[in-house]
Amino acid sequence: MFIKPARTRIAPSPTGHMHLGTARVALYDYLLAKQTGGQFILRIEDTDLKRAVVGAEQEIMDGLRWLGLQYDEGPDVGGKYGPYRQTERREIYTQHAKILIDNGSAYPCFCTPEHLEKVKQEQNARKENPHYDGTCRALAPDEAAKRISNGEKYVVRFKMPKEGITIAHDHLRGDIATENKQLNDYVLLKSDGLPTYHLAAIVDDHEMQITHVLRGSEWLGTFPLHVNIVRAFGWDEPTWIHLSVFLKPSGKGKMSKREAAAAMKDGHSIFIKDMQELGFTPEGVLNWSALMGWGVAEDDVMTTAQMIERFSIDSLTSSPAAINFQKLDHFNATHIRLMTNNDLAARLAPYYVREGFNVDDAVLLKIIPLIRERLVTLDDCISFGGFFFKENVTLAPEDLIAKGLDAKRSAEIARKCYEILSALKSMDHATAEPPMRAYVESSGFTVNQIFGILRVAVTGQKVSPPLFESMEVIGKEKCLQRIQNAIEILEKEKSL
RNA sequence: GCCCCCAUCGUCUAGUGGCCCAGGACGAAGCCCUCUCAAGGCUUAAACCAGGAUUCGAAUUCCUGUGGGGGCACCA
Repeated sequence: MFIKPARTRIAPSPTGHMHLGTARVALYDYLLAKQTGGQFILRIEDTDLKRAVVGAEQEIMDGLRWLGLQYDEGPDVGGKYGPYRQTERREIYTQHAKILIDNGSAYPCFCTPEHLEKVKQEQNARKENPHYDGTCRALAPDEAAKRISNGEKYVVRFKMPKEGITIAHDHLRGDIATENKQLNDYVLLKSDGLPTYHLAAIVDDHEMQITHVLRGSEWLGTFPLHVNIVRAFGWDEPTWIHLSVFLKPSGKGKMSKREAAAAMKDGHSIFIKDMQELGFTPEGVLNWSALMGWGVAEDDVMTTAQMIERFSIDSLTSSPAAINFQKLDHFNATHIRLMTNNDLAARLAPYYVREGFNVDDAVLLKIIPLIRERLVTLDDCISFGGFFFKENVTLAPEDLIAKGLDAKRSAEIARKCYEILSALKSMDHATAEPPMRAYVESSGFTVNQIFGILRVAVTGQKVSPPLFESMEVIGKEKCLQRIQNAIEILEKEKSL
């Protein structure tokens, strides 16, 4: 069966941090393009000069690359439909605005912001729906042309039909009928000469031959407008797909600054850059976000390749989805367990470096099997395996005293451990574990008591990877040194 | 206020008139394994918003209500 290659686009505006919503639309765009042998495009919608944030564009490109969603065309990679930054496409929009004016679908408007504000307040006072009052809609073309040549400032507005209904077709929701009188004469071209989203996105999607427009459902309100603009140009419509929005974890409303801060405190975030720093993997983030809005019956752990294979715009869902960070943890941990040792090692190393550890590659490779199934995020490698790279560990006396025992008895146990281990030829777990087990048997103490003291002495923590495997990596000399240190601490504690 | 969208376990979802006393996943609970913590295995609890209509038969179709979400800018 021949499938027409899809051309899809992610069109973010560089006004802040790249967030989950953008990543998820980009993912679906990417999957659809790859699956059909088409292209995935990045277009920067930077027409709002006032809200522009320095560095935001770079963050988007970095985020997309980090996720592995490499675009085929974009500002920094080029492409034959460029430029891919809307501020560099001014003339295109001016020309298209003119086309609409000439064919009677749009008109210049000279109303001042003050006039507009006044109209709005009057309408509010009368409990009317706010809408443009149409002052300039009736202006004669030559009159308008004169005022323009006089240098008067103006915008271009779309001449929305006052009667009838517009039927817009969304791939997920079917036909959506809206009475035209509900719509406004929206501004297409601003007085600074730059287009609004309504003009820019429609023109670009056509010029760039986009076949499927995937965007957030916040665009549903102006969807009929967009359809009218496309028709005013006489163009074919792309397949429109309005994705559901994300709700905050409680399911009540959108994610706010407050919730974002709360999530961050909990080690989560809706910002891609944060996720990277918090130790989440692209695989985990992608798999997780893919499933919020895409109904997969079973076997929902997927790599990007598997997603490309299984993706279908028909199985996208249209209801809002509450963000569930616990599920992110799950997918992240699952994908960590799926990685090869070498891959995981390469990803963990930066986190150790960030903490100031000297990373010995041989040691790192050895500890991977010990810690991998304990990692939820990559940076958990610090808490689970930081001690492997330390010269000395700092011990809390209270941690060294085993449950049900006092400092004196604990010190005795530590001394006995030292005695047994120092007599061994190596610290291989196969060598060290049997004599220690034998000691436990004969001592009358429990496994937890004895191994617990040893664990804290050697690793400095109450929770660690398997004891003897860990000791093997640390080595005999360092282990004994640390146990000696523990004995001294317990002796001191005893005398208090 | 007006317009639009949505409605299955706590959450993400499967389900397109009989395969459904509703399946999977996260989370929760219990058991097993166990040197801590995990991982793993097994098990349990947990849902079709309400009311009408169509039909031999409805989670699935249609109305109404209710609830939730989104939008009403020279922002995207």
